[in-house]
Amino acid sequence: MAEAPVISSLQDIVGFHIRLAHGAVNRHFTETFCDLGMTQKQVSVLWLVSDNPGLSQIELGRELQMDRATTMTIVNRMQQRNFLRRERSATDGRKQSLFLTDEGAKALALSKSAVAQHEEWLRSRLNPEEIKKLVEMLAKIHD
Amino acid sequence: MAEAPVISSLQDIVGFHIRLAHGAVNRHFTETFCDLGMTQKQVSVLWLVSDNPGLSQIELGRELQMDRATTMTIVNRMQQRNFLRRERSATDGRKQSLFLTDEGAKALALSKSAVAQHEEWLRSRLNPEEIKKLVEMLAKIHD
DNA sequence: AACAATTGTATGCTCAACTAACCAATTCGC
DNA sequence: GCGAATTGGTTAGTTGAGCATACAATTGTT
Repeated sequence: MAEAPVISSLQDIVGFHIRLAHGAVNRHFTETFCDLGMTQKQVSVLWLVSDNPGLSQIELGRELQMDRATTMTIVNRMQQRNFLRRERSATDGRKQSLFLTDEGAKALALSKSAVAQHEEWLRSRLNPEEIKKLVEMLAKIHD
Repeated sequence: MAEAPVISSLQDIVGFHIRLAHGAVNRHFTETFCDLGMTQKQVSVLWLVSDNPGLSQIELGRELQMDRATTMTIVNRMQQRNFLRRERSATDGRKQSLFLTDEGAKALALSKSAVAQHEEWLRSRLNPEEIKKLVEMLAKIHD
């Protein structure tokens, strides 16, 4: 027996589609790269610290839109796995300066190639102009 | 002293922007409508059941892209709060048929006006054509 | 009738996000 | 310069969501 198609005005809600897309992206990432043992968020943290050595936790959190407590738990985990190193900032004694360890740099390199594959999957669903436009619109939403 | 701007090639990753946008939308939703005591996901469940009375959990999960276990926990919560009612399906004894209670219908009505306000905030950041295009692209990603 | 697949359920784990409270270092206002 | 306010980091506890696994009941297949 054919299923009755599920129809709902929920389809008109933009936020609904953002949530579904986020879920799909997350799922694809973890399914395909579960052996890495890294979440997208964790990769983002390493990535950002790599591009900005000495970054403080508060700046990291601002960039990734996490509060201090959330930032702590993620940085803690990355430190426990010996991917990140904390140092007291020389210029502001309240801040921590974050740096990648050698091991962290290796993990990031692996992660980046995983992300590249993942991005390819995502981008294959759209054409280049669409991608440009999509990023532009998403930026308007999260800025 | 001016902060060094945080620059990173992470900005070129589409998935990164999707995650940030999702976070922003989530944050705005919960900030503005915390008194409702409902998450977006929970609203989606009530909404979908309202538009499709007798929906089974598996169908609900498929539509919202959740597995059975996740669907369970959310339906359980909605049942505990007396928003949803479970019935054994007449046509298939394995399935549950889900229905809104009167209280659930009221909660949904309130939630819908909250979502409307939330959507207005989201949509105000884009123009109508952009919104159409955005939804179209997000659908390509999550389908 | 025997077997496989589907649906719901229960349990336990992980991750991420948030709050609240607290402390130390810094900056502000006077 | 000094006390007060702010900022950054830390800790602890709570919540929501997602996943894996195992199991029971029902249905479908052969």
